[in-house]
Amino acid sequence: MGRWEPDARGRMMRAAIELFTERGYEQTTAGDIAGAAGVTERTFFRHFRDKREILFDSSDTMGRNACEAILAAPDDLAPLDTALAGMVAGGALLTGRRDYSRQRAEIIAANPALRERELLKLARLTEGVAEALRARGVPEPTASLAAHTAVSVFHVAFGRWVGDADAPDDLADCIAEAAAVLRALT
Amino acid sequence: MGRWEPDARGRMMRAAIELFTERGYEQTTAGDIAGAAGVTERTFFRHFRDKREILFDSSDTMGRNACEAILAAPDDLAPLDTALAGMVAGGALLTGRRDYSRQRAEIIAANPALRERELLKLARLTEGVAEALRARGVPEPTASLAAHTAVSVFHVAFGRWVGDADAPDDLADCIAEAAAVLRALT
DNA sequence: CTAAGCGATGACAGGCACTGACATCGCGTG
DNA sequence: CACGCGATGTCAGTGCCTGTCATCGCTTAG
Repeated sequence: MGRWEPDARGRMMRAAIELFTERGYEQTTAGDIAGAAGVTERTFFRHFRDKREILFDSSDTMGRNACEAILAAPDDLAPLDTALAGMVAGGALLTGRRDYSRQRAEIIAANPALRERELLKLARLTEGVAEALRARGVPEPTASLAAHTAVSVFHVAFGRWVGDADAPDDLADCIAEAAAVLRALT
Repeated sequence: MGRWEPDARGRMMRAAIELFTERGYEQTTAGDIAGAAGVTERTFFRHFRDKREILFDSSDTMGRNACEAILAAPDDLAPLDTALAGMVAGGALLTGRRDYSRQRAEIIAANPALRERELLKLARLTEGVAEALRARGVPEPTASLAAHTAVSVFHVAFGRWVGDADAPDDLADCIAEAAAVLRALT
């Protein structure tokens, strides 16, 4: 746990989850997390723009993965199916981390400021998906509409995956089920 | 502008818009706003939970008005129409304040933290609308779906109202136009 | 083998957002 | 007129976040 050990970022993220679970988000200072990871508070803020951001690293990588998958999808796939495929691809990086996701979701649900940040991340994800669809030639407003819909489906599916013990083990299955419910609405 | 003049809250809100427009949101401290309104920083935080909140007073009252209107709507009105009527009723308190709304929108658009707060307000509005619909007997998931749709329509219409010089002067007309576009999508 | 270069970190100072505790002011009420 | 009550002022303190500069450890050219 020395100062110059590698993976300071990973150590901080793990320490944060642990401390937030133990004493709560507001009762944990950025300095506490840094200390638990063997670095200083200054290093914390070099890796994360703000205290909340340490919980949303996976959101960013998921967004990147989703966009890549959308751009790489077959040309003849319908816009909504493309966007949903992006959600599945983005969700793949959570495979085998259901417990972690549950813990993280519990922390976020308990704090309004964190829910606010989650909304921002979802909005950014939506915008990224819409942009990727447009890059494939999907016109507006279809692109935005499909993006909104796909992200909503992901949101619902993810919520069930972490909160409902009866939900499928595979997040992709949860997404498929939510998408089926959506189509049944039409 | 003495300390014990009435309407300290209103004075602070007006001073905030002015200062934010002049030097920007981040370059204006809560103490600056309070000082311009003739009160102390402590009084600022007694009236507003945090610095951002001073820009979202109208969001809260709009939510209340919208819910009241939804609960008071005729029984035979369809869920989506009811929700949209709520949006029109909520938007009514902005009548004659288009310039103010424009100024406020510009401030929010220039600052990520403020856009984040706006997303939270929209999410809360959506939840409130959904709850009001449920209170009228609209079942899930229709209530949530109609709420999401209506708030999205409002969001788009409001954006046009403040950003597009060609948009109708009456926000209600903007909402009606956006709703028409939505129905054309189906 | 050594020294220079470079990215990551530490150390320190400081500003601003926000809070708790207590004193004070102005106003309505008995 | 005394009293209570709500709004405000005052002060001290914590935590988030940033700028600046020194330092560390690894890499690479010589």
